[in-house]
Amino acid sequence: MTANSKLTIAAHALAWLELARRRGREVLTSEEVAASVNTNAVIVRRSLGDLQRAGLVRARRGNGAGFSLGRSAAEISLLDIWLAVSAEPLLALHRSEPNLECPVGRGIRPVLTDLYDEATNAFRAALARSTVDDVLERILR
Amino acid sequence: MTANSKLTIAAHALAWLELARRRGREVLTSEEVAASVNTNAVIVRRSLGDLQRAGLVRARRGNGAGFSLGRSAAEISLLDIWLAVSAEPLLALHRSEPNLECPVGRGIRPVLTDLYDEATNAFRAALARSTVDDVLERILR
DNA sequence: CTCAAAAGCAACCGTTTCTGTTACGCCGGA
DNA sequence: TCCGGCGTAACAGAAACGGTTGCTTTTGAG
Repeated sequence: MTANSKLTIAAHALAWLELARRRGREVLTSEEVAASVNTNAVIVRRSLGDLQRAGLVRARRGNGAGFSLGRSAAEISLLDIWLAVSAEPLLALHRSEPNLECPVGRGIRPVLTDLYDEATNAFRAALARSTVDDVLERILR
Repeated sequence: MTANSKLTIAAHALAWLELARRRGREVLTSEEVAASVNTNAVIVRRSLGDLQRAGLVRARRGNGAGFSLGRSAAEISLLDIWLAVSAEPLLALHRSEPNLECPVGRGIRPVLTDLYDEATNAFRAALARSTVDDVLERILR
């Protein structure tokens, strides 16, 4: 599996937006964000586009355009970001249906679905405990 | 990210091995396991090969060979399986180093590493709560 | 009204990972 | 010695991701 750095890119962008805001720059362009993350501006626009659809950032177009936070950095958790940028489940069931003539093949899927949900919920709960504000505070400390 | 079904395949194989054992068949070939999982025997051998390296199953070669559980099904947790088949981290940092001239770029990596570790540990702890025996019991109930 | 800056978006590419498949070497009990 | 079955290499197809280019759309500024 290709490990997923989408959360990293998005969290970095939001932390940078918040730091810029504290310094009096309410809006940053995708180029400016990309310079900090060290990636392409299109990658940033794609990522922030996901966040915009979730209401976490605002995008202004036209001349003098750019991105700004959609709500307070203390009200954006890592879980919010994760849900906005990564719809993929952490664990997948069988790619092709198991053999239904075998008791295990017949009954395993709902069981694993339940257990995978529990693990995923634990993962999400941990992400929900930190916000963009927390991340930035730990960076600056 | 391509969702990972390795845990599913391995857990299915182990549950099937345990059910067969209860029915008096201590050893199953990769073909027999593959028939239940509905995949190729090589996939099963690769998966059970990982589990063997972790001590979760035993593989016998030669005539009349096959796989059997390495220890009691109640002593094999989903976490054990996960660790054996999937060394990949759930979340990755930046692919290329962020801009170190930016305060965020300079400080974000250890912060995210910590937070990702917490989320991953929560995920693992949830997987540790269920065993192959639990899975099989829930299937048969 | 025009211009230009910047987001939005589509089409690629290269890389990686996963599943699947074939083929073959090697082991070991009968 | 035979031969069933594991171990493993090689390869193919699909999917996802990061990256890149180029074009369209929006919109404030002059």
